[in-house]
Amino acid sequence: MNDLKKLSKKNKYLKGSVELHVVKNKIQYFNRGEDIYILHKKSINQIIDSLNSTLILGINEREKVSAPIGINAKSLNTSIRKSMSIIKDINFETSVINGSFIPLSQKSDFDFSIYDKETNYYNFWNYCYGLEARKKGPEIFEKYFSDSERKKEWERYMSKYENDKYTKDLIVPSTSFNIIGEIQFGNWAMLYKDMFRLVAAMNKGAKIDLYVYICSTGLLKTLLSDQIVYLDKAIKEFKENVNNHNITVPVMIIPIDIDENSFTENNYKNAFDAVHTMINEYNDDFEELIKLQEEKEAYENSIDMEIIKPVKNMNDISNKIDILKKEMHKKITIINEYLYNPFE
DNA sequence: CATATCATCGTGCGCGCGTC
DNA sequence: GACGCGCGCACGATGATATG
Repeated sequence: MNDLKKLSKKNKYLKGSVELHVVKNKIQYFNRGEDIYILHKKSINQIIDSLNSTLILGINEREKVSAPIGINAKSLNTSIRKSMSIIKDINFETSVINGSFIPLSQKSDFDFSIYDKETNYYNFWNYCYGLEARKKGPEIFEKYFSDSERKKEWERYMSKYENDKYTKDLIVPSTSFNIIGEIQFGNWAMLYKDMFRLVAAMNKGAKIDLYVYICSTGLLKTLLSDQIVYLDKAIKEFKENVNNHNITVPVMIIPIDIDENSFTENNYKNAFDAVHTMINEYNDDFEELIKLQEEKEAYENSIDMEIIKPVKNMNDISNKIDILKKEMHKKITIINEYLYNPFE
């Protein structure tokens, strides 16, 4: 009967705007990563440029006295993906299937990828239809190309070749340049998972020219929850796995931080106080509303005349309820303006 | 005592299953 | 076939413990 509910003070994030930037002098390379960067500056700078942006994030309250205000990792993740989506030809959620990159809508091997479609499809074609094609090649093809958009794209690249008639392997040009990457603001154990996936992709024969790993440093690191992957930790773990030759592809770790001036802890503290006060007031209203509705009901049913004594008549109660509801809707609107909404 | 790491808890999301 | 319910998993968040 009520569209209005009591509000919880838990799990509320303030809407916060922060300036994000890549900390260029802390970028870390492994396995000739720097050479790759110099060779493909234009392509890789697209990533860096997209990360230098203004983000709307969820700001949360922490129990920690030393750091009472923090940034919600999930909001950072979502927001960064949004920023990066302006990159030409970027794909999110990409899996490695038989050595080719296939973006899938569900959770997959890598957060994002920028790869050469033609050579990628040549590889896949060879796998399914080429000289040493798998017996079930056509089936495998159907499995991953049921998506009509991707099928159309495939046909565009493959129109020169007919599966049934062309019996050679397609020569895959070696000039292609493929990047796969991870945006990591998860628990540090995710770092191992990421490296494991990378090794798996290497073993599956994926052509990975650069692996880009995006994580936090500086102020951003301290504002995120304690166990979240950060630059120094990522360097340490990658170093170990590069030195022992587990990881042999070029790696570039891109650290990001936020501009100190765009983050004022006290402003958020005050905003939280304000929101809490408003939520309290709203919840008081809610109690009041319940009481009035009970009175109204009692009046309607005329069960207990004692309860309705202080109220003159039915109209009085109804009016009070209407006014209160309007007030409550107003308060909710104001509260929502302060709060972070992940669906916006 | 400050910082790093460990252990554990809490939450939201996707998925399967059943019901209407 | 839309919905809702429960379950398990992955992801964060945080207090506890180790380290130096």
